[in-house]
Amino acid sequence: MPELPEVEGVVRALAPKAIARTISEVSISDTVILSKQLGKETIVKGITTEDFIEDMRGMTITNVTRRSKYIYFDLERNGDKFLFVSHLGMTGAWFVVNSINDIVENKFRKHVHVILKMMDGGLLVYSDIRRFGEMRLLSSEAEYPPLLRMAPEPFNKHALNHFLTLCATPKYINKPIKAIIMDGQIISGCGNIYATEALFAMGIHPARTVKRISLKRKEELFNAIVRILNESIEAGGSSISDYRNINGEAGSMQDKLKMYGRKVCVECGRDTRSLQIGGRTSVYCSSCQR
DNA sequence: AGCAGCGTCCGGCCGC
DNA sequence: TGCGGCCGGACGCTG
Repeated sequence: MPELPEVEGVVRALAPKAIARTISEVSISDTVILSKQLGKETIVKGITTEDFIEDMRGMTITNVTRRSKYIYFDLERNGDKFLFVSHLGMTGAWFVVNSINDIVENKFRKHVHVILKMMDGGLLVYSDIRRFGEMRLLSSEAEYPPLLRMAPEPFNKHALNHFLTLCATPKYINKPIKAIIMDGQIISGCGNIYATEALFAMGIHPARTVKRISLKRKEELFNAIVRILNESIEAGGSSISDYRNINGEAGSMQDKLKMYGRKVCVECGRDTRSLQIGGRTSVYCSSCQR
């Protein structure tokens, strides 16, 4: 389940291996081609598979960066600039290999959906077990407005103020804090794992509404989120479910998680509880979090 | 107009 | 062991 730290790990590993290489051919799995023929928007969004294959050909990757949970590939061809955006969904993964057989794990090798063949013969391979990921070839961010609506990066100096300002608006003031943290327009890149951890670290119940948290506590909560995201980046992310970085490696943050996925509270030993907030399962300790 | 709730993309896994 | 139901990022649509 890649969130900001996991995507950061992918980008750091992918960038040096992808920058300055040029795409010669693109291939798409029969599964995706069939789904697209049935009118579905499977992985390759907003474009036909034929156009995608044609339009990606000859593109040189000039940069690879992260924005929220999206990977941004800056592309250039004949002096024209494009933006290729990849979101890993639940189970997406990129591999830099010379052959599909170099992908060691069966489940990833079995679900390869997009192959970018480079001029030098190497491959950038996108695999996605559950096909919840998405990729878009754009002329710029503005071509896909949701990208413009994303909150600032949590590490940006404006991010705290953005969070506090939106928390005070009528639209959000009565919402549960966990739904707020996981809303990408309020805080970027924080999904269920890190929202759960930050709330546990702060002793805040996930269903507590924003208006019942003081300004000081909200600021402390934001700082806790940033601290936990940074801690996870340093640990190489959490390898829960099917996350792997570009080298097929797992991170170690999952060993440091104190609440997510736990049946018993590490602080007080009581059984953890869970409830649905914004349609997502939220685990918490009813004694340590109020 | 604005928003809550649901549908869409799916395979894996759980429990019966 | 077979199989129905649940899970989940994030957008778009509906009522």
